[in-house]
Amino acid sequence: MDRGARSRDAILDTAGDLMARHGFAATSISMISTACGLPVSSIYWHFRSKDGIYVAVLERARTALLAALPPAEVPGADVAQRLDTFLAELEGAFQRHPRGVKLLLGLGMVQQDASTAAVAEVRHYRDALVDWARESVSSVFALGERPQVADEMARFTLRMVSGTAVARWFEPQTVLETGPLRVALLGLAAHHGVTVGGAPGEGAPPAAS
Amino acid sequence: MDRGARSRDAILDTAGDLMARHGFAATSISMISTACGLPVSSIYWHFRSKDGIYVAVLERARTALLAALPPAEVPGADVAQRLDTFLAELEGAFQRHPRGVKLLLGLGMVQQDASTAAVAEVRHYRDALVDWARESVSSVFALGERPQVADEMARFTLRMVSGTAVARWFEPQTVLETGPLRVALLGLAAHHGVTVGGAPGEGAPPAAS
DNA sequence: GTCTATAGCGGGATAGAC
DNA sequence: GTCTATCCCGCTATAGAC
Repeated sequence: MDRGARSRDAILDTAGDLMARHGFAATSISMISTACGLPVSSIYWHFRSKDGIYVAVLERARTALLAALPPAEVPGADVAQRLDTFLAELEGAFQRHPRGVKLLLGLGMVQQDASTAAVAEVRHYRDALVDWARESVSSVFALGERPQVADEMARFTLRMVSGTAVARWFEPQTVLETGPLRVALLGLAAHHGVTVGGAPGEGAPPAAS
Repeated sequence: MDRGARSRDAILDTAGDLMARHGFAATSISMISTACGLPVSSIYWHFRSKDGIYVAVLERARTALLAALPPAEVPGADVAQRLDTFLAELEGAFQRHPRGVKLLLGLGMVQQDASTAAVAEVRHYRDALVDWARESVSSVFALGERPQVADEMARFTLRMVSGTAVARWFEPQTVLETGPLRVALLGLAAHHGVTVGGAPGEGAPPAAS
């Protein structure tokens, strides 16, 4: 890797870190310059504007987070097994990529000010997560025939994750509580009359209402 | 009300609106001045600094939101009735006070930059919400004897609400989905062996695991 | 690709008349 | 309490040597 590419990476690393901590507007080019040791003009040479950095940071966070997420085709013989696998990997990704989600949330908030390209990238990021969640949930609960149920449960899961990400910026040691989430998802599946096979401890699915 | 107080209110209204939309850092004094029609120096006369505005805006949002929330002592003969009441009022408050939560979230994010007073006010705001949630959930499910269960369910509820608030800034028409939340909370209660009385459609509570 | 230097503007904040 | 005018600084962005 040549020096240019290494510099580019260094800038993106620092910028991503600072923006996740302070937000986009509160992060200045000179902060980034000081923190990564490269002059302001180099930053402008690599990315044409502050918005350019924003877009590149988002794109990189998205790629990294999606690569770290478990595959949407969750392996496992029955629902209980697949659900446990899914939740464990979700928790792991949440733990190992604190910046990924916070960048999306923090930067997603300032959509009103951002450029068209940046807004597009934020939506791209968010849509990728939504798709992934829907496919994963659908795979875990075998919901190929019930897309609306899959949608509802995916939304539910993602909102829980976002909410926990929010809680984490008040209390950094916050973890994703997979226990209650597991109970809730099984409850939702049962409520919709989805067959849960031998899932222990949740009783038989009652009639859907 | 004299003119001074009215001006103060007008400034706070505009500042709160702008800050909820753009975030703290991206909201400038001159933006506020232009939007509310009062000169910059009046703003500085009422609030000594930009941070002063921040604190006042947060304090006001907290007061307004807490006043709008249903009382923590939820009325109702049985769990199902109290839960329905609780969820309906929660949804209503969520719908009617979009700024309250977003201010807390958006401003809470920039804690690192903010003054001591502002950070204190953010935590105060957040703690008030946590307390309210815990007491409400405890009242709905009669959890006086099981504080840990109440804590878990309150955290769960709040995270769902925060997550939905996040979703709303991507898609403004987003509403709090009380249906799935209801199922999830009943499932959690059952999982902890909490007596749910005549709650319809959820089956008998299985043995706690 | 990286450096120094600087333009040009808008930010937060203040002075002092009224 | 509200106004006009202004200070000073840091911001985004560029120019041009190397």
